[in-house]
Order: sequence, then structure tokens, then C-alpha cells
Amino acid sequence: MSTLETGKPPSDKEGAAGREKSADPLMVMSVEKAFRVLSAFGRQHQTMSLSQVASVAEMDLSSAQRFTHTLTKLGFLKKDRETKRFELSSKTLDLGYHFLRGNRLVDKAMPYLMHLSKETEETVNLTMPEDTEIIFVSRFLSRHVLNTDVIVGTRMPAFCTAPGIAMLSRLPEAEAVAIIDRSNLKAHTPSTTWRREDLLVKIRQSAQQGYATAFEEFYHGDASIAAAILDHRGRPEGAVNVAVSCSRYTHDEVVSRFSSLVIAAAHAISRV
Amino acid sequence: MSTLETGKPPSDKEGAAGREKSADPLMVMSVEKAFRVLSAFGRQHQTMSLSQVASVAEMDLSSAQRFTHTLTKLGFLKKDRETKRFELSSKTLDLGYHFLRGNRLVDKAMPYLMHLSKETEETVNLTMPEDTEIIFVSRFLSRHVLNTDVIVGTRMPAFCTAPGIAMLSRLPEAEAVAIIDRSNLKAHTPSTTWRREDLLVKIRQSAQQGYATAFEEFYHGDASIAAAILDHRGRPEGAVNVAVSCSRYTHDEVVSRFSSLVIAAAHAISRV
DNA sequence: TGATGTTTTATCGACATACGATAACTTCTA
DNA sequence: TAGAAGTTATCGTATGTCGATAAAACATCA
Repeated sequence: MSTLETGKPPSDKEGAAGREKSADPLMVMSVEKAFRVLSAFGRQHQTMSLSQVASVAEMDLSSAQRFTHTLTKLGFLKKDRETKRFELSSKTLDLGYHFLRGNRLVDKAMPYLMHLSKETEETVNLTMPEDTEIIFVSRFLSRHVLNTDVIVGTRMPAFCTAPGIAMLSRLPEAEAVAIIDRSNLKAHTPSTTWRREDLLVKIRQSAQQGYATAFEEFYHGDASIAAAILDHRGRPEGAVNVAVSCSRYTHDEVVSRFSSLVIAAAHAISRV
Repeated sequence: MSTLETGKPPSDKEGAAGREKSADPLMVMSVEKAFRVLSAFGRQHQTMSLSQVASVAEMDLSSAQRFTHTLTKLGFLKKDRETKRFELSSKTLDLGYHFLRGNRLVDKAMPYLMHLSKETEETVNLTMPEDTEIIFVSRFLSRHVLNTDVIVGTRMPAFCTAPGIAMLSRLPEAEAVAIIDRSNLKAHTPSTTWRREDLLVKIRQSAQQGYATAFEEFYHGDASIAAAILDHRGRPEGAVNVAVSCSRYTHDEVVSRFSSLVIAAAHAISRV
């Protein structure tokens, strides 16, 4: 965490108001609150009235009023004139759009992903690691299986996905173990590898093979094979994977057909 | 630059304190600044040092310091420990993800888009209107033409796209005209319909036919046909379109093959 | 290698900003 | 039609943010 923590004699008047803040003097709290409002919306709460926002985002009415007003003016929230309810607007896509369009990795991976997509005719993904999770940042759907459960921006636990294991296997083992240990390990399906020891075996094996596989470890019926993309210092910065339906391939077929392709793609992207 | 603004007061107003703000007492300016920092990043500025952020986002060093710090703590920016440069992180995808996952229209359109995609084997899109622009919110690529110029979150001018015209044609004409008039009309290609009068004709025609077409009006080689989706009050809230390569279809073929399909899809989505 | 300029990190007093209570108003409900 | 519930507007004031600047890290070059 931040290196500064010192300068404040703890015994002050500040306790009076109650809130013991993180006391980070560089932190602009209003920004945090604004995002608390925005992320209060989602599948559970597609639209909310002012007072709902206040209660879901855990702030008083006045704050909710100020922040919804601000975010509406900025275009991130839309307010229905009749129902007085708020919802996220399409402008929320802008940030992610800028990220995708500016990202080095996404950019350089694109042609290789396209090639892989045409060659395999199966679903191809680019993912990036974020602590214990992976995030889908690019996606080419197979023509047959149009799965809309996963879209760009979807997160999954690293430990039970092929891209996750592939990336973990390229970290110094201590780091990988640390991530595993702070993951919420559990069986998402009957086939999930979720025990610490088993995961370590899987990671070591993946390190050796250069690819990782996952068979119905998160979604029923899904098989996936992945290889990690390394940055200039050799650290994993992403993964490319091919996802297919279990019913159409055995484990061995997946490996024999796709392993060298995903490895080659990941390798090529790594050294562009 | 997006057109939404609080309406900048032309305050050449002096300024002991300088900033004569929009004087909206409910506006939390810190939030606006935070987004100014975030949207300073993009294709031009993939990574920036602190002082670059300050200059691009037009704020003093201290502010840049506070906001980059805040945004980094919140996870939206990443800082490279050695180069000390900032870049957007994959967390920026979260907001848009919540929008997509929570949005009624996107949700109900999905099965129809998938169906259309399989039936046509061409690229299918769902777009939403935002003032003078359209935004791509869902996208199924044709297996042959993997165009990565357009991704979810991409914006285009409404006036020179099929979805844009289709939606404009469902507005009361006065409103459509107002939008046209505040658009930045210009020829993006030699084929762009960009003159006010011609656009009005096109809009009226689209209103009659129930669909709109665009042939190389924005991208060279692109043909597109679209129909608007109406909300419960009959106002356009989106559009579905099929995009193909000009080289493979004549205008008439596009119309004869796809017009009834996109109209049917849009119609079905409208009344779910 | 040390001198000099540049960028980043840390600190702090001052005061404008955002806070939050509440009043005024509007919309539902019974 | 009264009364509740929710939304919008107002306002004095404590707080949190501002922005100048000091200290430290880093880069450049004689």
C-alpha cells in the first residue's frame, strides 16, 4: 500500500466526527463517492429512485442528490422525467472504450486473435489478469456457439479458468501461491479443481506444458485451452484462449488440436 | 469531444479566484475533474507521466497529483513503478459492463440479434442513440469479415449511418431536424449524404419504408441496413442493423435480402 | 563526479466547497 | 382530501480540497 502513513499525530480532534478515515490526505473522497453511486447500479438495480440510490450506495439523501445530479450532468446517468428514476447511460462505455483503444496489448494481439479465430472457427478470447481474477478484454465468437454470458468486461476467478492458470503458471511460484491463497476457492461445478494442493499441481504442470486447460470448471459444458502472453520482463500480462463445447471434443482432442495454436499465438503476441 | 456539457458560461469574468464555475451548487466539481483526468487517456495518450496528465487534463500539478492518486487507489489507473507513468486499467471496463448487463434493451434484444446473426451470417449490431451520435452496444461479427475498427462503445455520427437515419426517422420531424442541425455535417466519404435537404428526404423515405440504408457513407466498402426499435411510447430507443461488404451485394440485393429481416427483428424487440 | 535542471513526492495553511439538516414542493395512496 | 413518502431547493458552516511550495528522486551534461 501507500508508503505514507506517518505525519499524523493520531490524538486529535478528528475523532469527534466519528468516521475514522483512511486519512489519506491525497485521496479525493468525492470521487470515491461518485463511483460508489455508479457501481450501485447493475443487474440487481437497473434503475433506482433517488432514495434507493441513497440507501444502496450508503449515503445520505443530500449526497445522493448531489452525486446523481453531477453524474447526470456529466452524462453517465440518465434520469427518466416521469418516473424520476436513474439508470446508467451508454456513456459509461466510453471509459472502457478508451482503455481498449489505447491498450498496447489489445492492439497488438488483434491480428493474431483474428487469425486464430479463422483457423479454428471456435471462440477465441483475450484476457488480462487482475489480482485473483481474469477480465475478458477481447472476444471473437464461434459461429456456432453464440454464448452471451461472457462479454468484454466479464470477470472470472483465475483459479478455475484456463487463462487464469496459464498466467499463474508464469509467475514466480511464491506469487502464484499468494494469489491462490487470497482467492475465494470453491467448486463452481463438480469438475472444478479448487483444492490448494491440486491447484499447485495444475499450475506446475501448466508451466511445463506451456498451456493450461479447463474442462467445465466454471461453466457446464465449456472446455478451454489457454497460453500466457509475457511482457518484456517475462511477466504474464494476458492470455489467449480457445473455448469450445465439451460435447464436441474430448480432452485429448482439445489439446492435440489447439495447444500448439494457442501457444504460437501467445508467443507471437509476446514478442511483437 | 462529446457534446454534453453543462453549458460553458463564457465567463471571461475576471477572477481573483479565476474559475467562474457553472455556478451549479449541486455540481461536485471534483468528480468532473476526475473524469477529465480519465478521459485524457486514449489513443493519443496511452500512457502519461504526472506532468503530462496535468497539462493534457488542464489542471495544476497538485490537482493532477491528487486525482491520479485517487484514481489509482480506486483501481482505474495503473502506475508503472519504474517509469512512473500512468495508464488506464482494465477496471475501466466495469462501468460499461454494468451498463450492458443491466440494460433492458440489450437484454431483450440479445436472442433476436443472435437469431439474425445465424440467419444472415453477416455482421449484426445493436446501437443506441445519443444526441447526434449512435453508440454500438452489442455486436455479432460475420464469420468472414472480422472488422475490429468498430467495437462495443464505438460512436459514429447518426446522420451518415443506417441506424442513425432509421432512428431519426421515428422521431417527430422537428426533433430530427434539430438533431441534424446540431450535427457536424460533412462528407466522410464521396458517397456521404450530408446536405441538410438530402438528409430530410432520406429520413422521410426511411420513415415510409421502415428501414434505412447506408452505402459507404462512413467507411469505404461498408453497406448497412437498419430498422429502429421503439420504446413503449413509440420513441426510438435503439436500432438493429446488418452490415455487409459492398463488394458482395448491390444496393437492391441488400434491401431484398435483409430489409424484412431487420424490420422483423426490430419490431419483435420493440414489443417484448 | 558534482552541478543544474526537471519531474515526482510530501506537506500545510487558508478558505472555498461540498456537507447535511431541513424547508418547500410534488406525487402517490388510502 | 388529508397525510405519507419522495423529490427538489436552500443555506450556514465545518471539512475537505486547493494550490503553493518544500523535499526528494531522477536525469543531463560539463
